[in-house]
Amino acid sequence: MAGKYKVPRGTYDILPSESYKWQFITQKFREIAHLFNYREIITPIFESSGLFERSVGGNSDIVQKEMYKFKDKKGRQFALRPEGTAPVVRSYIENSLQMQPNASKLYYIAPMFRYDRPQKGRYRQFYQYGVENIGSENPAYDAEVIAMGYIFLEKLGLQNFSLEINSIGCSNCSQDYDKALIEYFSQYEAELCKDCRNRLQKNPKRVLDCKVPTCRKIAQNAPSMLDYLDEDCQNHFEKVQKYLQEMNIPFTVNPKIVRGLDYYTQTAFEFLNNNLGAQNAVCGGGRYNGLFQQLGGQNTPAIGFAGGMERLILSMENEGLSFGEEPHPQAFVVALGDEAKEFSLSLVHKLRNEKIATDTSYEKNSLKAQMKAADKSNALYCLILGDDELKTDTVTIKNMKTGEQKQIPLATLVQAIKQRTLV
RNA sequence: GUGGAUGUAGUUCAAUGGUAGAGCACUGGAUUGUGGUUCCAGGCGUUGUGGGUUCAAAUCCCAUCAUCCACCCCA
Repeated sequence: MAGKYKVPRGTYDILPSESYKWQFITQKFREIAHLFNYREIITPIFESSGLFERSVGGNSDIVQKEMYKFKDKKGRQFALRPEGTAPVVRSYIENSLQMQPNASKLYYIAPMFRYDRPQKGRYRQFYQYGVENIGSENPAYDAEVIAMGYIFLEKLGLQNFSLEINSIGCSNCSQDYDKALIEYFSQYEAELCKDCRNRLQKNPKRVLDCKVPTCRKIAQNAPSMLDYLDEDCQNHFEKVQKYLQEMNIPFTVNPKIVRGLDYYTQTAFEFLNNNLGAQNAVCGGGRYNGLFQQLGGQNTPAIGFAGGMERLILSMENEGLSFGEEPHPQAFVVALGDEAKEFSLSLVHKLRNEKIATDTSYEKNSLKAQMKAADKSNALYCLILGDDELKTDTVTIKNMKTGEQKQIPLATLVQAIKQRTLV
């Protein structure tokens, strides 16, 4: 039965058969976040467009082509948030969180919106989990944030992922480096692809990760960012690496990592999974020391990361990992005859009050149909109520896995289920 | 935004211009109170949508929408 309406392009429904996976992952993420003493922040789904134009960067693809913008009835210009960091920073500044205790470590799990062409692992509404560590430029926090991402993926059981890190320097080193890149690539301008010739002036670092073979070849001998770091940035980057080594977190330095959002400085990193096709970044982040000032706040260094739920789930499915058990009732009540049916209503209610997850079918009458329903519900126990049981104030309890069953006094039912469930 | 592939039942797929079908799933049943196995029965699907060609279109053509893949971008 095809209905009249369909989900908007690039969006999708998370159906009951999938939603428990979401719950499993978000619960794990919260656990890890709390383990590191991060606390949740929840910001609105839309913000003033200017927030993103100023933070993500007016020239970035995200702002230029991918933002869902709209005006409200008073003509105010808003955008559905395309990413999570800028809103957190906005909120931090607006609420003077630097004055509040325990507000420097924040996490979120929230939908983001980008008007991209949909593809595997790429959607127009997608979910990100992320953290922000605000207020310090100590490289220990860089290492801590990276460690958090690493432990999260590891705890989920992922095997096939790698960590790549880089330092893109502060604005000083970055300018020098851009100059050097332009100088280098200009020699080969004629051989570069059309896109890269364009990138060369606007954002020369982008040429480094072009996939066209000839550009790739030229990029191989391009000057490395690492040679252009000033002393501070170099020290910082070395410490990050040292701390990661001390925590036994494996990584490779990839000087070609470029971040698409303008606000990044110094440390940049990505967790990659090779089974995802073109959309292989499971999680990415970096330091953004300049962002607070750009948004009108005090000079406040910070570092964070964000990861995509959809890609994480794809990776886990690829590796055949468990998402925990699907929720199911503990007990399913089967009632035979009108009298028992009526009685089952209060029995079910009583069990639920006792925190025993219980279901029944008021619709089905035959024992067989009800047993089938009990089976499908994946309930641990089936509770059978018939004439015999009603007469003697008992109930037959059946273990659906082993097939064992026993007739017990109604008065002892709750206790019996609780004891058995614990085993 | 660019290029390519694909759209048939809930789902996976058949049907190459001549009556739309199968496996799985789903629902019911196989005499007196027992599920998972087995057997039987149950589908009026605008063949994504809209046009066109033809005596005749799921099938050929055009458009449109959607999905997938790649570019791009990034989570």
